[in-house]
Amino acid sequence: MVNIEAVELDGIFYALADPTRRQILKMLGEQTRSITELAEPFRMTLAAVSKHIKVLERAKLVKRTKQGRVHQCELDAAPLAKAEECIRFYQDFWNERLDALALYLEREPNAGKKRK
Amino acid sequence: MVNIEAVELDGIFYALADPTRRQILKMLGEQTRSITELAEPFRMTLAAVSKHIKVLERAKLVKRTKQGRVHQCELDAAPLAKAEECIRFYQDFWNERLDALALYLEREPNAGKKRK
DNA sequence: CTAATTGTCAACCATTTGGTTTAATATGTA
DNA sequence: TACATATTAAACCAAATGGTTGACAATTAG
Repeated sequence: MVNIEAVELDGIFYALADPTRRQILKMLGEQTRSITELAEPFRMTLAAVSKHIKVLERAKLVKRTKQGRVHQCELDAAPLAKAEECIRFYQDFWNERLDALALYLEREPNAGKKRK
Repeated sequence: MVNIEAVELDGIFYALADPTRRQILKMLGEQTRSITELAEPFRMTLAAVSKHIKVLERAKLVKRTKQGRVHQCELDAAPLAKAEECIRFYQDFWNERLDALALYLEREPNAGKKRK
């Protein structure tokens, strides 16, 4: 029994865990670009960038459309909503715990102090 | 010239890209737990879970305090703010682009149609 | 003191990753 | 046709990843 949602998150977070891929996303935020254009700022081969883009495609963060021999890449930020939701989940739980702790300390003024 | 901020993001997203580690974070959202307690739900050795926890510590998402022989782990969701901010960045740019496109299509009603 | 418990460490292993190089495919241009 | 351009594919490589096992250290319990 594998969690589909989880597998998606794996791919999205994995895609985001690399600075090259994050920069590619940034570039695509401005405008659609070809593979060669995307590769231009990096000190690595086109083939390497091509692989990075495939990772982003697997995570569904990038959509590709072929126009003749050039592949135009487009950002699709929609899947990021899942990642954000996931992160929020941890933050929310964490904040609740902190609130509960603060309340506890307020009611038991000596709770945090060391015993003699 | 390495970007410090970027290195942090690498670690955070990398930590989040594994379902075991995400589940550990979830467990720690509820309450502080020991390594053994954290390992209990998983079908892997304690040593493996121990490694996962170290990854979370490197990303500063988990803080450890030793009480006798048991290591209590605590969630620190604060660094997640950076990850969220990063994600929001892509989303914002993306939304702007979509808005611009919508505006363009509104002004040029024939823009999207094929030429004869 | 002797067990048992909690956890890490080091060595090992198969697989994946991020990169390279070289060749191949597909499309456009002279 | 021949050549250049845009991109992928395949083979390869070193390093990192996710897991195991067995030995070790530290703490607690009997």
